[in-house]
Amino acid sequence: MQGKITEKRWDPKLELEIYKLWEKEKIYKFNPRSRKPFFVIDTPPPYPSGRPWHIGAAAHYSQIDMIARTARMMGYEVYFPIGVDRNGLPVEIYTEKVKGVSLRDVPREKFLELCRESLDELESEMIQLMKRMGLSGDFENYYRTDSPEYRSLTQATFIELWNRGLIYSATRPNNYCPVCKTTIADAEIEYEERPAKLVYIKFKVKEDGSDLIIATTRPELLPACQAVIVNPADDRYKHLHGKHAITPIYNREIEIIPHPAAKPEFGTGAVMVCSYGDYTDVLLFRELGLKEVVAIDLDGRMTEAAGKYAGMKVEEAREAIIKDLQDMGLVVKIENIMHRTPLCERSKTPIEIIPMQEYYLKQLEFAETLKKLSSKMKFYPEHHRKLLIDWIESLRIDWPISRRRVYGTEIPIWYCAKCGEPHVPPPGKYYRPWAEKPPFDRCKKCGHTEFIGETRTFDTWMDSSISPLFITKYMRDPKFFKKAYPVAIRPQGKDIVRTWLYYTILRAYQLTGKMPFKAVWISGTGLDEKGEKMSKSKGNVIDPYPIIEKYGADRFRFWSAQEASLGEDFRISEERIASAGKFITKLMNIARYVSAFPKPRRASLTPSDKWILAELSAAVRKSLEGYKEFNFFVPAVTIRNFTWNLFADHYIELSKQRAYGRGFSEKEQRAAWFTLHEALRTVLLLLAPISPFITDYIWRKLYSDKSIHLEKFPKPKWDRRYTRYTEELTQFNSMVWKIKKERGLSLRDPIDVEIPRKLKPFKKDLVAMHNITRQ
RNA sequence: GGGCCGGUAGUCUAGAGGUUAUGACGCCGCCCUUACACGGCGGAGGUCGUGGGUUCGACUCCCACCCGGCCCA
Repeated sequence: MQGKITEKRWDPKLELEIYKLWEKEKIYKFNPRSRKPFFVIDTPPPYPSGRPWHIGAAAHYSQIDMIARTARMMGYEVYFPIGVDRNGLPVEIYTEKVKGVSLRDVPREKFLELCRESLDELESEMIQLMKRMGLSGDFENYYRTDSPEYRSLTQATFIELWNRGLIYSATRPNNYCPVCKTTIADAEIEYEERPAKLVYIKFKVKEDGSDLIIATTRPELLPACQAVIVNPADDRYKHLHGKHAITPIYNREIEIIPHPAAKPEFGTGAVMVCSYGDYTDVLLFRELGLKEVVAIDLDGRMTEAAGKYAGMKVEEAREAIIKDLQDMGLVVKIENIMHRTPLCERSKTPIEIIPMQEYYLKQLEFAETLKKLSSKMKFYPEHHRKLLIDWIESLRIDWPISRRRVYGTEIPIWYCAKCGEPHVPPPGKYYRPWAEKPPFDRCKKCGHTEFIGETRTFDTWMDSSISPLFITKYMRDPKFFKKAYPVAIRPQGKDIVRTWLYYTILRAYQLTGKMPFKAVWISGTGLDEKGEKMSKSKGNVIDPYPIIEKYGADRFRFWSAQEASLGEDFRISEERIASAGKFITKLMNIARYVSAFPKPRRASLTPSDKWILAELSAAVRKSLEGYKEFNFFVPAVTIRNFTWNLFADHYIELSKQRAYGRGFSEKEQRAAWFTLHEALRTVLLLLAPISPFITDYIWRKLYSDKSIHLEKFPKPKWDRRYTRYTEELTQFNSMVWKIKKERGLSLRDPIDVEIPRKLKPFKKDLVAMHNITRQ
């Protein structure tokens, strides 16, 4: 422990050795029998979506690790599970691409196996990176959302909700992606401005035979057109209210209805309402009680309802119908416009709204309760609470939970082959109805003995939304569950508030009657240098691996903490990571200097010592305030400012002659030594959650044979009144440096200046520091 | 169209009714002063988005608008 620091730089390779040490010593091991209070982190299980793993995610997980380390240093028994989300569509697409197969051409079992292989490869890269970043999580028992244990819990929770009547099957207009061949939730839709043709079509008014021009981007939906709406205040159409229009080609009679949804300035101000062009159509059909016509099928082709266009793809039908209308002289004009098009988040295909049979989980009736109960959860930062509240308030339909995909948790239902009655098995096992025999002998309704297994899977949020239940061993270990649930904190990005956060509180409430967490921690989004969101399609994704190799996890983590306040978006650029990382070098050299001196147990302090310790205590207090809110920006900036701008620049220089014993008593020298070590020690402890490697390295060299990560946070134990000298002291130093500069003197040269009266207590150090001749 | 966040030096950021607006990167100059040149010291650089208002006083509060981003319809 009388070690000396010899390195001038922090070598990222040291991090590998330190990590091995951590693994060997098992310093982060969770002890379920601990007497300390639990602190359970509902770590987001990342989806292994292929390299490069988003550098923003790397920063995000670094910060989640800081939460775990903060809680440990606050004295909690921290359970920091690591999980991997493996269900869902992306791996199917990835597998089809990488393995060169098509979901529809290989047997389901085979395809699932290929998906599993892909996931295993991607997952191991991701786990490796998480370890490289210094995450102190439980890697020995990491969980997978596609494991039989996890999936059986998803199914068990579904079965419970089913038995309680919270699940229903209904035909509803659904967001449907014809390419992915699945319904998708509102949350999975993204919008993009795309070019579209706005076609002005002549309808006839039945009552007076006049023309009514309607502008639409979806002329192929003419067969499903059930009304025309005009704005009630639009004078052009007031005489048509309640009259009828005749649709071209199909010659159907539909009502002209005044409705505020029609915007007078769009097109001609008269809008056709079809099942279903967009979300407004859905609302209007519901509101006006219109009869739905299914014009598009699940392959994205026109149905029989479209007459001669049946069988055509949507785009073909659109072109064909435009041409026919033109031939009939019914097209007035065509404008090229940009149209905000709803797209499938995965395939970027325009979605269709198609009525389909799906399972729903009731959520609307819980909205008010959820809003109320969520007020009991703490939000870091508080203002992001609004993201959740806004989402809850905007809910309009129940949650469609069935998906026509294969790599997901199977919906555990068998249908009677004769009467179609659905049968749900008892909870507790992992069921695969498409592949397995049902656990029933005969239909409870008609007594038939043959069953057909459900082939669909759940929306993956059905799995992800029970993560806090899974990690606390819900339904599996009641004793542990009681102690661990609700969990202490849910850390996550703000981009998935409306999905992961919302669905989790919904499910947790339905199953346990409680909010699943005491606190929610919401971080901002990592953007590229230009402030744009990173995405693979834009090609602006930065691979974190080479960055971390080059600069080390500690520099990367320190950068991440000091780049932006909690909840704010942050831009990611290598240049800024490099420059922020310089602090790590600075710290190394400060430790190198301080390590040259012995560590006295106690000392009788001089005013200079008392001054820097006062500033140290102020920094401790400020940092702890930040840590209490899990806002690592605060300690990072505070520690940096103290350590570099006060301790190194001013105190070390002020005390240097004394520390070397030149012109000072042994007592004064020892006071300098004591103070140097006290400050360094404290800074290391304060920085440990943010940069865990270098702090542990220096700590073990200088202060202990045990890890710094077994320590608690320091307390602000020094009298803070001496901070009143800071301003004057630093300004005086600056002034002397400036004068010497102006006179072309070296900093060592003697100078004749007067020390301000207020700084008299520091006189001896100041004289030695600046070589001041006036006495 | 709605909501949220932001607009402070070339870039990024802190701050918040009251004298000369914080720090970092970059830039310029001097300095290899035995912890550190991934450093030290000094310096240049700003109509604090625009326009109104409140006030003795606004970068800070209010209103409107503009721009950017994210989310939603």
